[in-house]
Amino acid sequence: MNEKVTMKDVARRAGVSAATVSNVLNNVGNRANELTQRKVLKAAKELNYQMDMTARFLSTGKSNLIGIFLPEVYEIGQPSSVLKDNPFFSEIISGIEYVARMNGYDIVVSCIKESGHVKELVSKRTLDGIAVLGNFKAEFWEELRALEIPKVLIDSYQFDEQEYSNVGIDDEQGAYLATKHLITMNHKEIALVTGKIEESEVNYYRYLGFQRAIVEENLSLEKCPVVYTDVNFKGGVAAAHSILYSHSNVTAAFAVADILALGIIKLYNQIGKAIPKDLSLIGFDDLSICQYTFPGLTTIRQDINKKGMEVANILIHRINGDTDNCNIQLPVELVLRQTVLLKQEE
Amino acid sequence: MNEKVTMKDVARRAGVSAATVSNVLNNVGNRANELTQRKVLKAAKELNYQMDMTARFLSTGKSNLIGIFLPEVYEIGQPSSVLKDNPFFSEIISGIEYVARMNGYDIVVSCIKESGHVKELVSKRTLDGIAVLGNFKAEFWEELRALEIPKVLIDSYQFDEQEYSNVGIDDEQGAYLATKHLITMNHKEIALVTGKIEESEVNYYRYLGFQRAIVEENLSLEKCPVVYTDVNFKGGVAAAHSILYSHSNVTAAFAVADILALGIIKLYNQIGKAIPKDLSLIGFDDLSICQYTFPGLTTIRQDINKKGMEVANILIHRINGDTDNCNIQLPVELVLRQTVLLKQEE
DNA sequence: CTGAAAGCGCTTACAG
DNA sequence: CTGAAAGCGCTTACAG
Repeated sequence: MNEKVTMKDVARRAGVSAATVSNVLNNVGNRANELTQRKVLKAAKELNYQMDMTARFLSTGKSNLIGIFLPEVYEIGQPSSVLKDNPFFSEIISGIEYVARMNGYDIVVSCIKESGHVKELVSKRTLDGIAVLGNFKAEFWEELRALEIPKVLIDSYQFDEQEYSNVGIDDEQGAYLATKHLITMNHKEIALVTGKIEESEVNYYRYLGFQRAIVEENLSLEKCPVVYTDVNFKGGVAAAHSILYSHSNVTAAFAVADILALGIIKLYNQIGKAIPKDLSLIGFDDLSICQYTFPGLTTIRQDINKKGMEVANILIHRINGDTDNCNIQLPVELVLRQTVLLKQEE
Repeated sequence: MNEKVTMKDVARRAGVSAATVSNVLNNVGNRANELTQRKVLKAAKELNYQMDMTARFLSTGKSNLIGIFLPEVYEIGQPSSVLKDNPFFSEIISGIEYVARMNGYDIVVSCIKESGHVKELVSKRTLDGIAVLGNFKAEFWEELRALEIPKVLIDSYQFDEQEYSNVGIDDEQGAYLATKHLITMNHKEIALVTGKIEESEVNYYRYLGFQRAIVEENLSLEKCPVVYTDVNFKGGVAAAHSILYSHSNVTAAFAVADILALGIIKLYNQIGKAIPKDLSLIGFDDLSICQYTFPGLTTIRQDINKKGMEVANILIHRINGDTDNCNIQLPVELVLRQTVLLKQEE
C-alpha cells in the first residue's frame, strides 16, 4: 500500500505550509492568493491527496455523522430489529440518507438495546445530530433529553417544540378522510382497527379523526366499535376475527396501518369471505405492498421518503446553528383502489 | 454543558498517568497491578468518563466502522435507493448491524452515486471493512479492488476467493428444488421467469438448477420456456402476460424472485384467473409478504438475516487479521404454501 | 508495573 | 497573505 499522503506532503510539494494547505482546501475566505491556491490544488491532485477526516474531526469536534436510532425488538430465537420487517423504516432511512449524503454527512444506523447506548454512541462518535425512529420507553426519552445535540423525532406528539424537533403527518386528518370516504360510500357502521393508544399517540389522533367524521355525519358512535390489536400482520388477523364474531353489524373498517389491513384481508379470504364484498376496508401508509395485493388496498397515503428527507433537512439546519426546533406536519391523501364498495341500501 | 472529561482528568483524579489510564481501560495485558486498576476504574466511573473514539481512531488508524454500500437507483422524479423498496436489503442490513454492534463496530450505510465515492468514503472515515450489496458495473469492481481493506460481497459469482469474500446461497439447488417440486406435482410444461442472466449471475445458476430438474426428469426443454423480464413487480406482471399469450401450454411457473411471483398473481387475478387453479407458482426468497398474500406463496426460503450476520462475521474476522477470504454458501429450502396444485392427468 | 514523550493528521488563533 | 506552534484526546514504544 502506498504510504498515506498527508497535508504535510502536499505542503512540501507545493512549497507552502500545512496551515496554508488547510486554508486553501477548506476554502476559508480568500485567505490565500490565487497563485498559492493553484499550487496547492495542483499538488493535492498530483499526490491524489485525500483528507483524513478523523484528524479533522478530532480538531474541530464535528463528525459530519448523523445517527439513526431504531428500537431493537425480539423475535422467537433471534434478535431482530424493526428495520427487518417494517418497510416503513427502510423508506425513512432512505430519505435521510439521501439528503445527508447530498450535504456531506454520513449516517450510522444502530438499534438500541439498552439505556446508555445512545449516549455512548453519541460521545464515542461525536455524532453531530440524531434521528429517532419508533417508540421507546419514557426512560429513554429522559436519557435523550440530556444529550445536547440536535435531535429530531418522527411522528411524535409527546413533546413540545421546546424540547425536540419533529416530523409528522396530519394523522387526525388522514383518519378523517378515510372514515369520511367510507361514510360517503354509504357505510354507517364502521369499525376502527387500531393499536393501543398508550403505545403511540399517533393512534390517538387517528382515533380523533375517525370520531370527527362519525359525529359530523350524525352516525352512531355505539355502532362504530373500536377494535384494539397489535399493529402487525397477526394483529390484523385477530382483528378480523373480532369483527366477524363480535361486531358482525359492521360493514366497513378503517385500519390505522396497511399491515393490519393485510391481516384482515388474509383472514377473510381464508374463511371464504371476500374484501370488499363482505367488508369495505381502508388502510393507512400506502406501503408498496398495497399495490401488490389483489384487490389493491384503498389507503391513506403519506410520503414516507419525504418524511426522511425532512428529518435530515431539519437536522442539518440545526447542526449548522439554527437554534429553533421545528415541528413539521406533512400532508396525507386518500388513495382509491379496490377495497371499498358502495353499500347498497337495504 | 459539562466540560468534556478526558483521560487526563481521569488520570489526575486517580493519581496516575494518562498512559496508565489508557492501559487499564483498554485491558492491555496485565500491565497494571490490581490496586492501580481499581483506582482508575473508580475515577473513570466517578467522572462518568466516555472515551473519545475519534482520538483513539486517529492514533490507531482503526475506526471500528463498517461501511455498507448500496446502488442508488433513479425513479421518476426523485432519487431513490434499493433500500427503499426492496425488503431484501433492509433484512441483510439488519443482520449486519446486529453482529457488528455485538462486536463493537458501528455501521455506516451509503448509496453509491458515482465512481470514486466508495474510495472517498473509505479514506474519509478510515473504514475498517465494507460490505457491498447489489449489482454494480465492472468499473465499480475495478475501483473496489484497489482498496486494500477487507470487503465482502453478497450473492456474487464474479470473483474467486483470491479477490473477495462472498456470502451466497445455493442458487442452483434452490431452483432445482422448486422445479423438482413442480414436476412432482405432475407439471410437465413449466416456465422459468427470470431477470437477464447478464444482470446477475445468480440468475444463471438458478437457470442451471431449473434445467437440471427438467433434464433429470426427461421433460422436454422446448416445452419449458424461459421468460426474461425485469426483476420487480411490474416485471412479474409483464411475465404473466407473456405466459398467458405466448406460452399458453404452460401449467406452472418458477419465478426467481418472490416479487416477480406477486406480479404474476396480480395479473392473473385482475383478468379473472386464479393462482394456483390456472397456474401453479413458486417464488424465491421467502420475503415476509409471501405470508401476507392470499393464497400464501410457495417459495424457496433463504435466511436473509443470517446472510447479513455471516457478512459481518467474515468482515470482522478479516479485520482482526484473518488473511484468507472465504466463500460461504448458505442452504435453501422449499416452503410449501398454497400456490402449487397437483395437476390432474388429462 | 508505571510515566514522559512523541506521534496520529488535522485546525486555528496569533504574529508577522 | 502566510507560517510556526499549540492543541484536539488518544496510543505506544521506550526507559526506568
